[in-house]
Amino acid sequence: MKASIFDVAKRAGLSVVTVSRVLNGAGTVREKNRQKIMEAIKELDYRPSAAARSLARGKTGIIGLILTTLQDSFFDAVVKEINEALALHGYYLAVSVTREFGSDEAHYLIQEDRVDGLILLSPLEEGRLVSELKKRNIPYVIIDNQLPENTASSIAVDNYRGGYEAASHLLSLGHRNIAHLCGPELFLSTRERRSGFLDALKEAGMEPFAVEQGDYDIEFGYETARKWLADGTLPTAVFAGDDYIAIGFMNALMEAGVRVPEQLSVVGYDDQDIASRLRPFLTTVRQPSERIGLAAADMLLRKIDGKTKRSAGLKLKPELIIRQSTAARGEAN
Amino acid sequence: MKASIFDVAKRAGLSVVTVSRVLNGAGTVREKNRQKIMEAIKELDYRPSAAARSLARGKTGIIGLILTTLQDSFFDAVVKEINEALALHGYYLAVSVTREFGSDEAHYLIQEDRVDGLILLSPLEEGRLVSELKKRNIPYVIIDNQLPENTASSIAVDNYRGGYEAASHLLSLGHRNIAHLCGPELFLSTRERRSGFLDALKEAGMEPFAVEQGDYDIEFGYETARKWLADGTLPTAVFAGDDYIAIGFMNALMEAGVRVPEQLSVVGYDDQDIASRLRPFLTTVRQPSERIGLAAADMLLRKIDGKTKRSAGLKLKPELIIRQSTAARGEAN
DNA sequence: TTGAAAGCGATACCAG
DNA sequence: CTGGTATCGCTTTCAA
Repeated sequence: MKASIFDVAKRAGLSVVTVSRVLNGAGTVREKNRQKIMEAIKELDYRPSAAARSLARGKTGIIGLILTTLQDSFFDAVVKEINEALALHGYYLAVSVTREFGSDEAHYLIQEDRVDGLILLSPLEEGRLVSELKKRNIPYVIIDNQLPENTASSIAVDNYRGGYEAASHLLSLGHRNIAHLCGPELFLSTRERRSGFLDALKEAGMEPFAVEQGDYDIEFGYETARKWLADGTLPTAVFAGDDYIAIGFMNALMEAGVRVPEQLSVVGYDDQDIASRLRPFLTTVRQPSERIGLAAADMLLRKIDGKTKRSAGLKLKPELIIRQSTAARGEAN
Repeated sequence: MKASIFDVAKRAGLSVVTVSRVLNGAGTVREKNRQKIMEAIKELDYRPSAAARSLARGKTGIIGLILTTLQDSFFDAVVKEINEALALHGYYLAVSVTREFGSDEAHYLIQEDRVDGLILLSPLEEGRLVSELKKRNIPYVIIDNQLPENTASSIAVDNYRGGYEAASHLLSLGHRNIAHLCGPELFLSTRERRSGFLDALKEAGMEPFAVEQGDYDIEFGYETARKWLADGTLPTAVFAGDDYIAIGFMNALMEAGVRVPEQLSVVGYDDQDIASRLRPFLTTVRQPSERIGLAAADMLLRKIDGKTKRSAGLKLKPELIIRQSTAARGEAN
């Protein structure tokens, strides 16, 4: 039988109340008694029951985090950051991998009040879940919201700016034939990055070489490159909607013997781990995972404490990381 | 104020006991009353409290899963499989990302009985955690155990066989100068894969071209290739300890203009997502993620139900996936 | 079939 | 500083 707080109290010759006080670090306990209780706890190998505590306190000490995939280095970094930030405040993180949020069934984390708050990490379709959370009055924060109306409780990265900077970088290197490979229209990030890109070109009085649309994956980049290669007409620079598209694009070029960045410059987006490990190391736009994680944890904690008046969403600046895949336009092209 | 079971009972004009019965699907409730209660539940938007339930029942309905990184497509597949398998039995999965298991502090999931069971996915150092689990009598299953003594409650893939098959494949293609790039000695998988590789060669009466050791990453593969390239002496085939090493190796070859598989064949291990997306598509050894996930869930559930006599560990067969990176030894080499 | 009452293991308020 | 007691919300006997 597992030891309960009563066993500890009995063994220490004190009341459960006092034991509870020690457990919760209340200062109002005579040191001598504290010692006795600590000893009893150790001897019985006692651990308080999370369920009982939650019931009595009305909170669980757990923050839920919902994400859609476990193969993303950006997620990895953000989650680790959040983990630490929350631990500092006595909260633990429970991650749940879910792609779809079933018809009218809510997610189990919110279903039965298993968490004190929720973080949605780049949700695919946040609409239903968010309305459920609002209805149940569960504090939440969205990282990278897709719906504009959810900006108020979200941490986002300025995708417009990211696209703008990527283009500016290429422009400043002297490129005049720049293409953009964007992701699915469905994503807010796709549209914003593209706008930024296009605006930068427009300001420079330039038309894009092309703007192609496809999935955020290697295949799209690869196929597009193959197509252009077959046509025999390449841009001198490409801004890919994300690193995978960029990698696929470069993969095709390498295969065909076209050299990056000598003959063609490539910029990616996200700074996935692999982007800085595969040659040529990719120039890319990084989302500040540390700051995002920290901000998300902070914002959520504030919401939980109810200290927030009208919380405003946060928009962070991305950072252009210049590596090997971009270079000044050569005379050749 | 949130509705409790009492509110539902009152509203339905029945007792909490009956409500509880309906909640738990007991058949012994008059259909008419069932209806009434269901209605009351809907009207009040009532949800049972997980904490209260856990406390009363003595179990949480949650299975914990501990892993070390969120950037691994194999983990992703396994976790999704486990998720589904557990859901079928009414359990939910709470994932925790943890690299180290603090000194004498146990992990929060087991600390306060927050879970009914635990799955350790490719733990880095399982020793301390396992002894803690045993002591607390918490059912657990390890996927890919590192310590031989933990095999009894683990699901593992036959790494020896994987190494053996990779080598056999290369051998059957006529290669005679085969190298192996293995991971850190620390990992059981490293040692097993290498043994399998070496045994296959020995049986064929052959010596390896070389056996190099490094980290499981792109850099190691890349650097090794560069070294050999500089020396001007390459094997005709390479068996890499994992896909990243393979990718790094091929990356260097591509850069140097050495063609895979025409001039050199490469076999990876794990079948990471990217292995089948980057050209040339990698021949690799796949771990059966579906079967692993299913088996892990099954084994754990059995342990929880206490139906297990002396559970024996499970060892699954890996599968060689032949793609584009391997080909018969050309006359040239 | 149904319900009254006794836990489950903590916390919180109020006395002393 | 310490402890009695009610309470959190649900499940589980045990009678009726």
